[in-house]
Amino acid sequence: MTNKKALEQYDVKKYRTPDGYTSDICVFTIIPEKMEAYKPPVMDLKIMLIQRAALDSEGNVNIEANKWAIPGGFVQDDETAFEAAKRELEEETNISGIHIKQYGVYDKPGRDPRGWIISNAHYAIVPDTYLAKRKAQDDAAEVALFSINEVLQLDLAFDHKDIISDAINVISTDLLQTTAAKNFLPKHFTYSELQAVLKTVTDDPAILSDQSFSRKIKSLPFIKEVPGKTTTRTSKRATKLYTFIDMDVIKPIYTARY
Amino acid sequence: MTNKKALEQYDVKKYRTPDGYTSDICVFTIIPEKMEAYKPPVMDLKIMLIQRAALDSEGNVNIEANKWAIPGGFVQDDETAFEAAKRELEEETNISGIHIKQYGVYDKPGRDPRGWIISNAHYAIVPDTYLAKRKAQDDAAEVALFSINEVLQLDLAFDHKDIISDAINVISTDLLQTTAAKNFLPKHFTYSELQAVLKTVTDDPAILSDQSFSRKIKSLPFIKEVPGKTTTRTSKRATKLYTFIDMDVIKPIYTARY
DNA sequence: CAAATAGTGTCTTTGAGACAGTATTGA
DNA sequence: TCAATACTGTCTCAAAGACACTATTTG
Repeated sequence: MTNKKALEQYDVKKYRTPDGYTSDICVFTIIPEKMEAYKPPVMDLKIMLIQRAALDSEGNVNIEANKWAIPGGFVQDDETAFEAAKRELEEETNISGIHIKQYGVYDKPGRDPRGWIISNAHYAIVPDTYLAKRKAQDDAAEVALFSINEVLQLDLAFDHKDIISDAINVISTDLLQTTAAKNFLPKHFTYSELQAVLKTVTDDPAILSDQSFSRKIKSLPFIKEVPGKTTTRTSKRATKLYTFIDMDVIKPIYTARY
Repeated sequence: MTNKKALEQYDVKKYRTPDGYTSDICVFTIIPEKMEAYKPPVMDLKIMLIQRAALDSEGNVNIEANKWAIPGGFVQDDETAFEAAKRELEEETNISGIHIKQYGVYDKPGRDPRGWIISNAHYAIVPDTYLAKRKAQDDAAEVALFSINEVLQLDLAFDHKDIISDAINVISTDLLQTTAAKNFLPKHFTYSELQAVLKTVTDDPAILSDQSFSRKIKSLPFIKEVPGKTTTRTSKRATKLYTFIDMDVIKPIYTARY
């Protein structure tokens, strides 16, 4: 194989190389704003941030100390950034099968004062129950949930304002144009639960209207009714349950109604 | 500022760092399959690849020699990967304002035998006229256009098969769910020209049908008629011209008709 | 005038949206 | 019974899709 000879001659230090490669994760959760019995939920889309410590693990003054930041860390040379994100998130939450999506790279020179550090950004969707548990365990000051309306007002570390802003745009589009909403919902859900998730990112009247949406959900090719099963968690009256069918949905803007 | 003290204490070599950071670009163009006078175009979506040289610039045996590859190169430490992609592409084609979009990162350990090299992948949309010019200039063997149906059968360098495969999926979705098609078209275009672009990535009958599509285009909120202007480049009869209105279009899958 | 492209006229069917009404059940 | 949620009935209007037809121009 000719590659062998080429490798012997290749000088890996010919170019300046990055000083680091990190995997950062915008962790989103939807928490019920008011959770009363027999009430449809009112949801709020939240992002989890950590407050950077004043001192690092070796006792030195930490970079960007005390500011709010996206969780993340350096990628090891035996893993991908996606695997790093998954590993970190599963270690922290103790759950597997979390929905994670890579959505951007942040590599502007000077974005990190420590050097040429490239951040590979992901977003994750985590059920609210796990995050509530985590917040209880840790020091409450270190981890917090912020609503997507208020988070950009915070004093954020590095270029995390840009990273979070992009994450909010991407997840908003994904919730409306893909079946990503299923990751915020139990396997079987009512029309009003799905509606509550979508309401966090849209004002579309066809989604806001109860009657329209409860009719529409029956005709969507990627959602089917769960026959015979009902719940009373959102209403005194038993409510039908639905579930997502696993399929790719691409609806061209050129054939949709406006 | 506390960051100053933190920086003095920070050891940039604490982690193993990547051996390189490259910016790669899948260059797409749509060339008319048959271009006759007074005929609506039949388009074909193509990707431009380069054939890696047998020897590198210093006369050494090149890595992955003779295989087909995506154009790209190492990112310098004073630019972003996006800027690197833009710079390279504009240098090669001598045009500015090319549509470029970052869509993925490739960082699997071992993907490049030279070391830990992270590839930041973009796709670009280039008018066919410029690529035809470039192909004429250079040695014809080094640059070639491949249809998206045949390109994955080639012997491709590194993990470029994955990178190209993802690019094709992303551009297909973007053409249908965003107004990206405008980058393949002149500023003023006929309904059949837009239709020909979309036909390269979809079989939707509402787009394939001439009558349906010529009616539909009038009601799309992001396209408007150019009043008074017509062309005869696709037909003997003068044809109306349309243009894209610059706006974001998000059509939820939950409100579209199926 | 024949052929090819670009439309328009009109019909049927479907669905969206609005409004009103019914169903169910715990407090 | 009342209030709240989850629907269903029915009407109107707009649009999708199909089919036939017209319009325009070059060879």
